[in-house]
Amino acid sequence: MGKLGEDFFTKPTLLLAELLLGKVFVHNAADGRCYKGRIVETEAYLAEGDEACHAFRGMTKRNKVMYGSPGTLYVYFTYGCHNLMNIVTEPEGVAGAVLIRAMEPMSGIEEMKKNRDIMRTVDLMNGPGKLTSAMDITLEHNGLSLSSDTVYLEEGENFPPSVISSSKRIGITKSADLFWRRYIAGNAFVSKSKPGPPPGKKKTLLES
DNA sequence: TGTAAGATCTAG
DNA sequence: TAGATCTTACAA
Repeated sequence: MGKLGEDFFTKPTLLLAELLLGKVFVHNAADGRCYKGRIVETEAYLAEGDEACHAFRGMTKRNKVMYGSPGTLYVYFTYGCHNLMNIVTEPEGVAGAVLIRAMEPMSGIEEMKKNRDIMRTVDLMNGPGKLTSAMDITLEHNGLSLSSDTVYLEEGENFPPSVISSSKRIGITKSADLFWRRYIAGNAFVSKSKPGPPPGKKKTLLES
């Protein structure tokens, strides 16, 4: 399967949030384990006009990775117990990222179950904090490039635009009205936090 | 230096 | 529905 090059990430954040669906995220861990998962849910975050974005008030020690090269991993810790994983977008100097909210496990499933200490495959990565735990993604991965051999994306099976749905983002209070969440309608591995509107209610970029 | 909030998850 | 648990940002 083809590894995605840096060119892939030089697209607008919202478009990337859709294009990332179906792509395969690969993590070759330091202990020799290899984790693979297909992305089925994303959320876009942009500094401009988006109060929910970490970079809305400018660059800080934490969010400086968001200002880096597109295709960089931005991992941060929140709620005292969860790592969340983003892929940096927009040209260098402009803050933007796509939060990976859910994935469908493809490889290393037994290791993921041990990492999460659960048995049900469908619950392994159906939430942003869950997938980092399953794939052993930590703050050590913050700032890593997706053109490295440790973490990268592979060309997966592209979903038809008709199954890509959009909704408001989840778990935030600021800029909560933006329809910047993208997910695969009906996919069992999408997070269950809140049901979105029926598919097709809002046009996605790929449809229009 | 202290404090409050937070892009979450799980158990009860 | 609340508690876990810790980093960051901001105010004093």
